[in-house]
Amino acid sequence: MEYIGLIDCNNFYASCERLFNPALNGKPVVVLSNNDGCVVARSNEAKALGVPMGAPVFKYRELLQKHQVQIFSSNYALYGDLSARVMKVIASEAPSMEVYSIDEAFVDLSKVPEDQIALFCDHLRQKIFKWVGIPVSIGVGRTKTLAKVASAIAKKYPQLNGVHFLKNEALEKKALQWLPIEDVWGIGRKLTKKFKYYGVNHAADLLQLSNYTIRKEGAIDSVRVKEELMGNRCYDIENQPSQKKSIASTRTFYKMVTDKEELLSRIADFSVICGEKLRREGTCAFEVKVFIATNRNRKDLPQYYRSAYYRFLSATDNTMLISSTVSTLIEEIFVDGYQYKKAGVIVSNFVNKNELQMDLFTAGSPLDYDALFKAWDRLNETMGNGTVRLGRQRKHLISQKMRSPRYSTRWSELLPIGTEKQSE
DNA sequence: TCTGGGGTCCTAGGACCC
DNA sequence: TCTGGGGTCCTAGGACCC
Repeated sequence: MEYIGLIDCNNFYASCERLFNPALNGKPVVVLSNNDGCVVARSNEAKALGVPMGAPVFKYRELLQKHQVQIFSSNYALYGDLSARVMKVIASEAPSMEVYSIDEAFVDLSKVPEDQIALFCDHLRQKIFKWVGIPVSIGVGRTKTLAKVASAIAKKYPQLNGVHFLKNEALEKKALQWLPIEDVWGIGRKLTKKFKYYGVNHAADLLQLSNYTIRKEGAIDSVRVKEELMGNRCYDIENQPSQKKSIASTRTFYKMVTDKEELLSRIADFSVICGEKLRREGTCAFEVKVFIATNRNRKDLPQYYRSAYYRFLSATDNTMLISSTVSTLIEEIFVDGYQYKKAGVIVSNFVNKNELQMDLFTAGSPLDYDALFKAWDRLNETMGNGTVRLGRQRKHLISQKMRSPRYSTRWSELLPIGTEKQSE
């Protein structure tokens, strides 16, 4: 039998904050989204207080204060760096792996003898904790979906010491009878509702539903989920990262925007970010799309959403071209009088930069700009973001009042240690 | 007053072709 | 005046993930 393991960092962002600030151990910790708008990560203690994932901060302020929950703005420089370290340790033990998200990785365990899998997982878990300091859970099963099930159990029951191995049918069966249908990987809110109508309350119940019924409910993906739960592999480990199909930069604004010029300047930021991401990936885009939207949660205000896109004759990673195209599109879709809350730029339809086809009609090939953007990217990298920027961009304040220091990626923010007293 | 951001895949329906 | 049927491609929107 061949097995797949899922390594999953426990409460990843909260654990990252704790790593550099051990005083937080045992205390409830939450990490907030971009504008400090809602909760995106919670320590076990915070979960126990009943703070849900995605909770809007303003609705939970009282609860957070009452229990002295430690609140942090998100610090992606720190989380990204620690994630890379965790992945490196995993790769050192399990060369055939797939980085699935910032805090999860699948590993191929087909080369590990079955009777040593539990030992292997235990060793890996300890090594990650010792080398990086992040606690993880590991689930093992015959498929990715079963590995996910196992890791949910490993997290739930501390007496398992962070590892659960579905090594026989009896354990699989027990696991599927235990796992609520809404916690199955690939079954979200809408599908849960549909399946519950058929009396499906746990993962095991899904196996009783015919493929015909599942399809009839328009849930072709769930047929695969069911197969995977039965031990039939539908998803393999993807060893190399696949090429991205789209790159986006979108934001919810701290305050609603009514002025077109202000909106244009905000959106210029997004175009610039997309350009930088494209160049980092070594790819060029044929298509750019922009959208603007009002606040959906404000039922009392008039609503508006529109998007527009443009297809280039030849693919590009030129920030200026993307930005001016986007500005033209905004002129088409902007309507005065609405309070805009969210906007974004999305580029797609990529070709590798070294496979670019030149077209005869556009003046200047993308390669003509190479030197300019190399300098642009280098300056921003070494001297700080925004050192080089478009005239249209302004300095925008994003609310991040409670961000911890970037301990591991900025010299100036290193954690001071030592026996001498810090001078003022 | 304050409700994340960045992705993927699937489907229905329109446009278009012969 | 009559006004088919089958196919493909594309896009918007929905559902899901972390």
